[in-house]
Amino acid sequence: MLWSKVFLPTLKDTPQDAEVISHQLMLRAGMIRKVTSGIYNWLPLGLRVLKKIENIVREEMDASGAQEVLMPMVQPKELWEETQRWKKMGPELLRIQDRHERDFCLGPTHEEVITDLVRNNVKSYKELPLNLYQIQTKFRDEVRPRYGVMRGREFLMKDSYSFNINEDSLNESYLLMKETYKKIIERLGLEYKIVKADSGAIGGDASEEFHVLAENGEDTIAVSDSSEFAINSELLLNEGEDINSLQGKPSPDGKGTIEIKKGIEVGHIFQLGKIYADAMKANVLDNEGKSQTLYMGCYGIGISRLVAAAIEQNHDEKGILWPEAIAPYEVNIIAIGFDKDQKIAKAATDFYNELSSMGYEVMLDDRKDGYGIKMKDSELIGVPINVIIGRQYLESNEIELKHRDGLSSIGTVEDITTIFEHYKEK
RNA sequence: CGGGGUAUGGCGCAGUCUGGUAGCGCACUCGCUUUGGGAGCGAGUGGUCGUAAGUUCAAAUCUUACUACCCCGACCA
Repeated sequence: MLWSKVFLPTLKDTPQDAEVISHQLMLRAGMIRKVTSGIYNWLPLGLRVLKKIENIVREEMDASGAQEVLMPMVQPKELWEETQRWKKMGPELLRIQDRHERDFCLGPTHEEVITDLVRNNVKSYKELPLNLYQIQTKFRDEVRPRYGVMRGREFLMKDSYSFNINEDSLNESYLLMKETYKKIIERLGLEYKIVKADSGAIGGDASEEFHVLAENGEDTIAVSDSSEFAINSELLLNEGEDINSLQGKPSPDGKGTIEIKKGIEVGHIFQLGKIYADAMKANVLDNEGKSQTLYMGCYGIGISRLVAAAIEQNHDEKGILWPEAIAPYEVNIIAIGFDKDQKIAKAATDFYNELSSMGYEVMLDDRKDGYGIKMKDSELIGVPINVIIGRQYLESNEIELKHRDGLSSIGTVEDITTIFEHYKEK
């Protein structure tokens, strides 16, 4: 992609209404623009990252045996009355009417719709377990949207729902999702903790949250420095303890000591049990021909929130430091004097074509600006590897390979090409 | 919904107290010179000063109402 052709409006100044670093950087890097409070446009650069995360989630969900569906955003009031949630939900449920004055809502979650789908189409235990997921825009009319896409009103989420014949099967589905979520966040390249959580308003039994660790996280969690143990402060506070008093104490699981960390909740898995299936009469026949209420689990990952969380965890004073798996581009070629020197332009274009044919996602900065602007922009948007082609190429045929984290090396085009070949082999 | 704050060109801001008809930096357009860390000179484009009403000879500025947005809190993936 040529930089001069991409719709990539970067900003030198930090917009005044952005408080947290991920929001500031997403605006400055031209990833998003606000439409209204808590609702954003995704620009090409931001969308690339969003899609990369979405695809990793999709691949791992598919690998787990879950199947993708797509449910409607607009949902009829009748379904929500079956579970009493039309009343319970309050103003966070955005309600609308059609031309016939029938009531609908914009889906903040999809338990009702999916349970309706399954009760109408699944009749036997032989069709279970079943795990259906979708990647879709949700709408929750938050009391106070904030921090950009971290807590938007409209956001992209992967939600899935498992249907099981009994508790053991539900537990298996739950554990499979837990493993799947670990794989997903590890592939994204993010540091995280799994936290025992209050199952809250959705109700049900077991529930765990996946937190990406970041200084600006909204949640305070107590984690062990040498095991998986982690717990949300909300749970401790219920028991009358102050979370900060735990710092440095031995972990309850006997491994290591407790550290207090800030986390961003990016995933949440629940064992719902029978509550929704009971309310909506979702039954199947078991192997004795008796009608059984379904057990359900639900599993959410905030895709758009992950974009912000990744930035909160990976940035420096210059801009974003994308983990390789979700960087919008892998390589940026900075051609100094592209418009004035044909040798530079040719070398840069040839190199661009070479890397592209090797399978790299590459950007070529062909703008008329100087090194400073190009480098600052590249560092801002966080491309992991830069290749600089400039005066040095004219003088000694050498170009520079510069990593976003600072390491750099200089060599001929052939040398650098070889390095890229090695990267691809890994 | 309680508390606090902001609203002037795409972004960042000054001007408001003390009313006189809008300005600075960056960005953008054109020309020339530049090009290894956000270049220089020259010439330009762009704003009903959030909205409405009021006071006044005159309102970005004073008054009133409203709206939007941001932050803290309660709530939540």
